[in-house]
Amino acid sequence: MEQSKKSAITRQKILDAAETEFSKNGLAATRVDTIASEAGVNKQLIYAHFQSKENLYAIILERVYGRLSEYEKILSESTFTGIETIRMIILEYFQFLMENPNFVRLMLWENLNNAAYVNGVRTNLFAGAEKLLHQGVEMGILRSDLDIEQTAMSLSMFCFSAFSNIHTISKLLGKDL
Amino acid sequence: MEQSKKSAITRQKILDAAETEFSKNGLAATRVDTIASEAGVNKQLIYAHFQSKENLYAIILERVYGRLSEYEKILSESTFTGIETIRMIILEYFQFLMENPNFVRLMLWENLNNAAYVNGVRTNLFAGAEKLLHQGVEMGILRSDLDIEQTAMSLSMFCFSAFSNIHTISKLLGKDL
DNA sequence: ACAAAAAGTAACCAACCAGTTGGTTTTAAA
DNA sequence: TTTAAAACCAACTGGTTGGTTACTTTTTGT
Repeated sequence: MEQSKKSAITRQKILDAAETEFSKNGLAATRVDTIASEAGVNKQLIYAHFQSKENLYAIILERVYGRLSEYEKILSESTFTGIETIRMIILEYFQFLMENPNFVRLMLWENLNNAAYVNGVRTNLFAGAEKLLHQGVEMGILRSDLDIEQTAMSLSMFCFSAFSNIHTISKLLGKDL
Repeated sequence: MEQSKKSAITRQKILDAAETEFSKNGLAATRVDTIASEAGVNKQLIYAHFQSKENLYAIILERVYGRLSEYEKILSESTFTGIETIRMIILEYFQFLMENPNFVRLMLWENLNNAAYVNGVRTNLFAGAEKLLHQGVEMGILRSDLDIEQTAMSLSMFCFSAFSNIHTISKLLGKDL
């Protein structure tokens, strides 16, 4: 195999292993040696490709947050046609969160670290949701005194929270969710 | 001052510093030396009093989770008198979470660590909420087909989520919440 | 006053870990 | 086939960290 292709594969293996490890343990508790051995790659290659652990972490964050863009596209391309539109965007968001557990965990880690590395990552997630709600109000289907920003945030928080605290809640309840 | 009292004060200083540090950084990233210097106490005293970092962490968890008991008491001593009862228990829970940021953060850390140390900590938080919802249904004020367990969980999750992801959400929105 | 016990401390240790070094092997072009 | 560049690797380094040890000081019962 040619070098550049091999190198790209190595890079990919490192990224995959790093995503798993950072999601599992967070930045502080993740070991570079573990990423290396999980990726089946020498540790030095991690530094050759990504300079530092923190830089690798930042790249992983961008990569995982970037997966939102597909969902954002759905939002921005939708038009409000009735209450079923709200149901649809919630369902889509639920599905996104279910299919991307690493996104949920990395967001939680980031939150506990005061979102230190989220800088630079931007989304038009809320913009899309707010646009749809706006249309709903103008069509007279949603209440005119609706606080759109509040509602968009509540919706997103509610979906997210369904995935974010399953462990503690299930332990506290003594039930398996 | 007598020994036992001095010792008790030292113990307290360690516990206070440990709670701050563990809430701030989680178990893995918290340094025993930092706890010691924050408490103004020699590191060895931490080991004399608490044997190990992990044991100290478990004790802090119990201590902080234990603060829920006052809120649980409010729930268990309440009787459903109408929709304002629901409003009251939500308000009380909000207030509890607002006054106990360490509780929120420790719960989040625990969740990300698969709630490894919550074992043994039990609450009758949900039992209390479910009791009240039950009364509401029997009084005919709440819908009879209400899924009580679901509702109790949704309520608690919603309150909790308002406090749990402020950092990431505010960064993603570009707004200060 | 005095001995035993408990409180407190500084210096140390072994394990760990992010990052480096100095080198060998593989690839691609001339 | 030679050569330069890139891929790859084992071993090391320097700083950190959880935990220990050997010692001094303070308190308490007699």
